[in-house]
Amino acid sequence: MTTAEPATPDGSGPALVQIGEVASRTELSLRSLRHWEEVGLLVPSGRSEGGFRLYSEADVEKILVIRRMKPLGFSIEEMKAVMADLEAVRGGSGDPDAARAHLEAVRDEALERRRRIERQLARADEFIALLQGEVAGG
Amino acid sequence: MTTAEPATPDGSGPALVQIGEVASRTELSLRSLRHWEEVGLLVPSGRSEGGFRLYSEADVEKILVIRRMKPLGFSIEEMKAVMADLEAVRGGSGDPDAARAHLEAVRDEALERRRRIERQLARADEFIALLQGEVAGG
DNA sequence: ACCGAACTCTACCCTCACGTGAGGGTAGGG
DNA sequence: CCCTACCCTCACGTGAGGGTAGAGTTCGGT
Repeated sequence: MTTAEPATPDGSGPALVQIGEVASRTELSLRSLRHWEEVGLLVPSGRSEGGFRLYSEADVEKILVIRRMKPLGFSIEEMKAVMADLEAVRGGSGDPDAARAHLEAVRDEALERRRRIERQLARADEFIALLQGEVAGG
Repeated sequence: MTTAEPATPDGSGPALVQIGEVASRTELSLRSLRHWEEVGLLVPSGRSEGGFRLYSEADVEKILVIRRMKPLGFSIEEMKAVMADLEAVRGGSGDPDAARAHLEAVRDEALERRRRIERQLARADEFIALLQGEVAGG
């Protein structure tokens, strides 16, 4: 009902990793991951006895979703909303229809931002070409 | 010796525009242009009697160069250095050879950053696809 | 010459997403 | 126990502007 995965074949519980491994696997900084917890964007699903953050594989999956969203320049608050909507649509809590509607708006906004990035890339290319000309002996 | 352009055919001096027009022509904010002056990235070539910033066409050209450089994420300090190097290479002051060498390094860095942006675009596309799937009824 | 609208000025504090450093605790192998 | 590699929580700093207040400037129109 809750998950399709084989819940811990052995008795060891779900695999949990600490922040350093998450950081290196996702190429994000420790600071970012801690910050995301601070602001409630992604709270690791556990802590060790001594207080170490422990991330589940599902946490890491969410982190990767966030990492995909980031380059589009959404604020952390917006990303929080999106993560909540995804949760709702996938049958979690909240109103799935409202969530779906919001996600459509986000998709449109994302497409818009994507276009902006492409325009910037085009400008960057102009800059590189300019430099190349200058360096070659313009 | 200083300029190849016909220096002010009439007696009106070079065309100077104030900040608002520059902002709308370049799609930059007033705040950015003022900030760039504050930090010495682009100081308008004049002021009116009453203290209004007056930009020459050459200023506007430089602004457009900066605007091309911006999406690559260079810091203002780096951009200042680049503008100075361009000036030097184009026969202004400073050491043109050192400038040329530095510009080559900047070009390489720019290409690197360009690649990074493309990777981010690819991730953004993954995100958009994910949203699309979710919204369509995943 | 004077007015009013539109524009601009400085000065100041605010924001966001972390970076950075200090000082100290934890995990676990030898 | 000790060492090393990780990890923790503050607390402040940073970059590149955004926003606002309050005052001054320009300039077309009358």
